[in-house]
Amino acid sequence: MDLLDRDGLTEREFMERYRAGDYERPSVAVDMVIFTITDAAEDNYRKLPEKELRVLLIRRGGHPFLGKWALPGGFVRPNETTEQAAARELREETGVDNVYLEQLYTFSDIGRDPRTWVMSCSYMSLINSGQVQLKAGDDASGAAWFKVCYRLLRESKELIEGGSVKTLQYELKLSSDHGELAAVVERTVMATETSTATSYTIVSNNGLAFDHAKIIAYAIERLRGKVTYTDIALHLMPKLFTLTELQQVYEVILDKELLKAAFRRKVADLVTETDHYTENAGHRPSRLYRRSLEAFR
Amino acid sequence: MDLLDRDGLTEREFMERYRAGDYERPSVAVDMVIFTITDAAEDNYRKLPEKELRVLLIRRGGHPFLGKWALPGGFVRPNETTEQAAARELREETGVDNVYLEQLYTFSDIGRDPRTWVMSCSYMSLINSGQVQLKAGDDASGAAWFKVCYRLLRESKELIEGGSVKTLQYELKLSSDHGELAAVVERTVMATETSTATSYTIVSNNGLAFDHAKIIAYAIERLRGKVTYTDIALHLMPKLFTLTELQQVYEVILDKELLKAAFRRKVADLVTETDHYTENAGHRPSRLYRRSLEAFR
DNA sequence: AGAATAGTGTCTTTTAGACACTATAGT
DNA sequence: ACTATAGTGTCTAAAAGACACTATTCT
Repeated sequence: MDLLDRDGLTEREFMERYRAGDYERPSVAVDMVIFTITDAAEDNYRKLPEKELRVLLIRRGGHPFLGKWALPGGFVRPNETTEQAAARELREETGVDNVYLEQLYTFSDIGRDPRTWVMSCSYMSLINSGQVQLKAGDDASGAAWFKVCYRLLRESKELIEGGSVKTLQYELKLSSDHGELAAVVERTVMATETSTATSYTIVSNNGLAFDHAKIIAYAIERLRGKVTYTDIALHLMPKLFTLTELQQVYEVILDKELLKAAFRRKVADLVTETDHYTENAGHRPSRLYRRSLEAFR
Repeated sequence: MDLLDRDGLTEREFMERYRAGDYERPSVAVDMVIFTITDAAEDNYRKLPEKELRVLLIRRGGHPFLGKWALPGGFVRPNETTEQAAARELREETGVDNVYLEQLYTFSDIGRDPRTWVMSCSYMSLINSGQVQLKAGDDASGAAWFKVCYRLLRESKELIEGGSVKTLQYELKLSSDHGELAAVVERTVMATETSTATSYTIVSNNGLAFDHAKIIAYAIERLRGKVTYTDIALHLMPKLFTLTELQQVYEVILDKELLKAAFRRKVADLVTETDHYTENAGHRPSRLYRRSLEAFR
């Protein structure tokens, strides 16, 4: 039984006559916040190297933002979902496949791309440094892994008529062999009787293209938020790792020291012990673990 | 100092010559999952009415999905952000403004709209039933508030080579004077050595348009997730409410009974007591509270 | 009086935080 | 022997869960 619309058309007839409206459409890009963990250089053979959280950036070779650093990404193509576009960009940029990938947020501020109307559907990906051949110094492609520091700069709260405004300013510092980039991103939470609205603004920006400081800040906050109640951090680890290494990764993400005993209790369900141990460290060997596939959440 | 690109152009020159490529672009729509709370009918004058979680749906008056129920929404217009489009749709649909609004997820499956390439940037909005004149029976506009039931149907876990697959099937039941809609939505979590990927599929669908069953399911899960660690539920409450009412709202969202004493300890920081009390109930009066603007988290 | 809800006290269990102690390969 | 990390035991503090008891208004 075919339903007829107000013009007396069946669905098939309607579809045959349908012409996509010629109103303006936005371009939709995916922008990828790709995180990995690297070891800092360590001279003392006994000491463990510190872990660093790094994000992949690409130096822009053309206008706009020529010479600035941008997140890898590209336009979503017809007959492709945003997830597929994200996976494709990831493969093109880093050669990796089958890794952790999560949609973050769709940014659509007017003028965020000076060329034309572009929305950015952003994704976060977590890869372990063993998977990708670190093309850190790969100057040809203009890609580099930047060390991430993200820290609260200023916090303030103001009571306005009928509500309150909380302002949090975070400093984002990104550093690599190619120099240092810095930005200040502000998160504003406005609460009134009936609503609560959170918005992000870029207060200052030195070296990052587009609104990518905002996207990176958003990704770090998502990562920090999820680290404590999911096994998300385990996607940053190689196949085998020690609990101390895992703890270091939690600490560098959260920018906070954790207590060993409590940490081990907490991650016990997320990992599976193996019979392998580290060797040739200047101290007692450490048992190696792998990510548990049984338990997650 | 003007940087020159590989064609020797300054940024200004580049922009003047820039022509938006004529590759195909998607339409971007916002779809709104608007929740509110209503009271069920109660005959016993002493008993408190049960709370119900409701979502606003619109009956489609044209193809495709003629006669099916869809989320309110519309296309994002040029010179408008998705947030602004969401707020505009909300105002047009319900007349309310300045309410809780949160971006959920951008759905981009191929063929999700049979007409043309349309991505849906979905938003969740929470309004208290006092704010909007419940147009429940408003047949002219074809809008109705559907009572929401969302319940785990089946859970299974399978070990595959190199990983595991967890499948969760949820039943979504929506009911109103206009009848009952039902869908089964499946959440699949596939975990391998290096990745974890979550995907949603509509297993069966009776009465809902497009992929809106998936969007509603996603919204309910977001709401359930946030209810326990934020003050999000308070946006569903009127200005003044009792703690029992608030507990009922938590319970209907979580589909789970809570213990009174523990609940009151937990929400203590989220509410501020007033000097008002309920009157003319068939039992002891209850103190009225309002949402605290000081504390949120 | 009795029904139904309001509100609080307290005991138990679980979880998180703090810290100290023992263990061990490698130079 | 000594260094730096590995790994565990245990005490304390805080949070969550469980349940019982008293309080109060309206019909």
